[in-house]
Amino acid sequence: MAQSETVERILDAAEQLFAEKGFAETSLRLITSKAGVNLAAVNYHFGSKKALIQAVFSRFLGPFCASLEKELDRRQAKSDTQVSLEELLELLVEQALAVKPRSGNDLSIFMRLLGLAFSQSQGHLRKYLEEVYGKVFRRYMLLVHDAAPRIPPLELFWRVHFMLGAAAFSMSGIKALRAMSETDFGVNTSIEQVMRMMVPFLAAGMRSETGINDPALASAQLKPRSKAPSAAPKV
Amino acid sequence: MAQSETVERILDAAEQLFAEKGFAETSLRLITSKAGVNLAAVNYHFGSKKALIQAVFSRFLGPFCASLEKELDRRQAKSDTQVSLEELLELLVEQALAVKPRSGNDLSIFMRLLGLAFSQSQGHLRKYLEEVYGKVFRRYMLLVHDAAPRIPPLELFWRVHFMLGAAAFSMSGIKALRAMSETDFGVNTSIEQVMRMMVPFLAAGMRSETGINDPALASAQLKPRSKAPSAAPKV
DNA sequence: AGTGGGATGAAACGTATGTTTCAAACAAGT
DNA sequence: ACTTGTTTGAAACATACGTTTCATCCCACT
Repeated sequence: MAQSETVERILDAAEQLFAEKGFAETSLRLITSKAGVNLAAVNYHFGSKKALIQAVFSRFLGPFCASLEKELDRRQAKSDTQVSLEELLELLVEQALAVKPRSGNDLSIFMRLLGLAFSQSQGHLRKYLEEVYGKVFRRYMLLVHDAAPRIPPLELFWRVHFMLGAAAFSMSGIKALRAMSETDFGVNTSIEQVMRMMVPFLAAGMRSETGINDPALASAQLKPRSKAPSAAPKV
Repeated sequence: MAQSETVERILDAAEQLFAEKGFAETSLRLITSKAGVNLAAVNYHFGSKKALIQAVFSRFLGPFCASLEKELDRRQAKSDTQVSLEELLELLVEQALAVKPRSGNDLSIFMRLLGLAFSQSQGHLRKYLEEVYGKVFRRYMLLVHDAAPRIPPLELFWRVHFMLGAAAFSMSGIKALRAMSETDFGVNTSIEQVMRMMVPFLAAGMRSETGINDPALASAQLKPRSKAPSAAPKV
């Protein structure tokens, strides 16, 4: 049986177009024509547009989570000393930079898709990502919690999303932003430089004094998960 | 001429549905049926769906920017002492909380729309907002620069976008995030509480030590704008 | 060489969308 | 009361979408 490259070409085109225009605004016809394949190929290989969207995410989130988890194993095995916040952040940066095997697939697409996954109201995507990648995310969250034990858990929850937002937003618009900074400052900032600027910014925010003055919020604790592991922070 | 309430009802319904589902995912038929008006009313009163989207933004962003500008005037007139970063951030929060005149219009809708304005790739919206509200934004940016003079201009540029990202991202997904925090922590976080959590986080990030180690980047200065004031941070 | 099953291509289907049309209803001015 | 201009209502229009169909092609296997 001929293992066709059609699947890959569809994924490549879809990934790029989704990142560029969003999910609802990207039609299958646009994807297939950019990929140079027949319109029916999407439904043949993936079943539906929804499934295609999920496949796009799996293709980059799978390796990313796998390599992240491996790295977490490695660090926890080596020494049981706590990992610092900066280390945890750098870890994400390293993993993100490492998982960049395909050509023409720069980091900005990766981040822009992540941002879309949260902001677009595609319910199925949320559930899918939660089911498949929630575990790794929660493990990472625990490490963050250990690295910043003074912060109330609820606030930590929100701060992680502030971090995600800063990253996803900056990276999703990074093309335009880099052009802007180039014309305004005369120097070209690389993606990696931007990410390295982000680390101290986020770490400092993470360490800042609490903004909670409601004692009920300050004392809220993570509830033990009941039976179905359904609703949880996702990536 | 009978000043109809049709326009208002359409705007109310559209605002709510846009915030809930996004722009592309909300059809005119859904809007008009929720508003209890005829389908043709949208094109009659607004001209097109795009124009309706812009009208929805103008209705809340107009008062917001106006009141923000007035407040900036007030503070700059009262004393020429520099405003602190926290004050600048709190200012935004106060204005957002203040502009809430209509009933059934809670802050989450307001913020979610703002988040969508950034994350959705509606090109026309970006341009529209830039043209109409860009001036206020740039004025605000200058104040931020004065409040954090130690930061290299280029890094400040990026940090402002980190801030924007954290805010826009968190707010654009705030509904789902709140639900998540509710099931995980058993308490309901209000939008205002989230915003107040964001202030110290962002302020600390803004004040953190530089992440730039390239001297060329650290010394980059803002070039004077030439002729056309085209590329600039946008609202 | 022949055959069978997975992959492709061209076309159609059914549905939903934004927009337009045009007649009817309405309000206000004289 | 009649006219005028604005607003509504119901229907149609044109288009775009996701999906399905089916004939055709291609390659591996006997």
